Amino acid sequence: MNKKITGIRGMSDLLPDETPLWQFVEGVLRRIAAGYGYREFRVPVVERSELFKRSIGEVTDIVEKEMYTFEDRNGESLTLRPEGTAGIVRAAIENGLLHNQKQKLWYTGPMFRYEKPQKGRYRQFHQFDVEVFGYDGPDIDAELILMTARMWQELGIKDVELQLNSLGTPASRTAYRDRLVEYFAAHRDSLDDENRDRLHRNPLRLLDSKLPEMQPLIAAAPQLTDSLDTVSAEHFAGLQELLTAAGVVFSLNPRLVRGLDYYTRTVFEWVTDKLGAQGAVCAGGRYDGLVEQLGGRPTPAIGWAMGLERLIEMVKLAETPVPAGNPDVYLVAVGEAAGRQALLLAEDLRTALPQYGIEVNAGGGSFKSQFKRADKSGARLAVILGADELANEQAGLKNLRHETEQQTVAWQDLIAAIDGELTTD
RNA sequence: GUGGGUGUAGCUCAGCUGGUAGAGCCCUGGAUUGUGAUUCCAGUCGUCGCGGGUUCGAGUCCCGUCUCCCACCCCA
Repeated sequence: MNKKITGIRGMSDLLPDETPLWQFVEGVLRRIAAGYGYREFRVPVVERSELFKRSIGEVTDIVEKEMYTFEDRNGESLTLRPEGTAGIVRAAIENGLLHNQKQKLWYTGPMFRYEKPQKGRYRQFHQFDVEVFGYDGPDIDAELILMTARMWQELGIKDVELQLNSLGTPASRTAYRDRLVEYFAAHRDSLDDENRDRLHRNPLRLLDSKLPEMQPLIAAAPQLTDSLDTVSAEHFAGLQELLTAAGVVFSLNPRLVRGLDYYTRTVFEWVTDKLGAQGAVCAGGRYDGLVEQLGGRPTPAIGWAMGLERLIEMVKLAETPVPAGNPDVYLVAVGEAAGRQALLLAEDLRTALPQYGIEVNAGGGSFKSQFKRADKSGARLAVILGADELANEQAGLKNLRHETEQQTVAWQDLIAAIDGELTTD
């Protein structure tokens, strides 16, 4: 035997036993997004490296040490997308979707970050994202959050909590940044090397530090909310009012700053304590300056992203019932002639009853072994074809989930009999 | 990148102080000459993560390396 080739670290295979759960979750998200009037957008997983540097920010961890960046055969620097927003903004500008238009969009797919794998954190992971362009008021901020709340409800997820903050405009954010640098610089001695480094590179991130000895310092730091400009403050108040009216419970977290540079004004996170150290299940916010920064006209924008792996874990914990994806009918056919006939019969059944899944036994086997497979397939009904049935142009019909007596049905009556049995079931 | 744990059959795991591997599940066949999910019987499945070292002898001890898990960091 040759040496095994293994998969890539942090990139997992999704086995057939797990895909029904994924399909269920993705289906709920798609349906709800479409129901709110959002349309799907699909863009490539590879973009020019420059795109992410300019949008996410040069000094963020993502850009500095987590990107899968490589040169293609032309010597161009390309990067596997570490997040989705940048590519969507690029493509929306490039295709004219933002030219005197508003857009409500969603998309889903794999993202790539070179991190050390951990619970809820992988090198290839999947997101479901929503992005909105051209809406300035807090009503759309509220709608985005209401949409996520509905998603939790339909997925059966309970242990999540909404945290809100406002980062203000770029100008008020810069003003706050300066105050913060001043404050922490005065306490320089109590910072470790890493945080001292951050002080100049990305001071807002200091507020996120989990170091226990940092906590008193952070608690006493100037609050971003106090530096907020009036327009942002009004917007933020408007959002809170709408959420309260809609019955959405939230808490204000003045230290919620987000790790990507492009966020402005509203930011929010749905967090949980059920997933180990990775608490954010869904996060997002406004990025009013990004479109312009990437070469488009000034356009207000807001979006959020859900981590599907984390979402799936939450759905598992909630034990939400998931449709199994079994066939409804399993054709048992013993003998070569019966096997041939079963294949044809099954095609007729599929044409007449497209709403049902119909699996035909393949690979032969005794009645006993074929019934075992029928049971394992999860089918509710077995259609039986042996030499006797073949000779009489009949089939046996057995309900595998109830103790009812097996029927014998003529081929021309089979469609009606199966339909009857499955609908009364 | 740093730290802790881990790796034995397809899966879940046992294997005491070194003497060339075992259980349950799964799968296959049978008990029942054409009927599953229960029961009973039988059978298949392993370069013991990989490489090196110590030893007469290594799944077991030592070193290296990789995987997976968890935490730091960071984030969805």
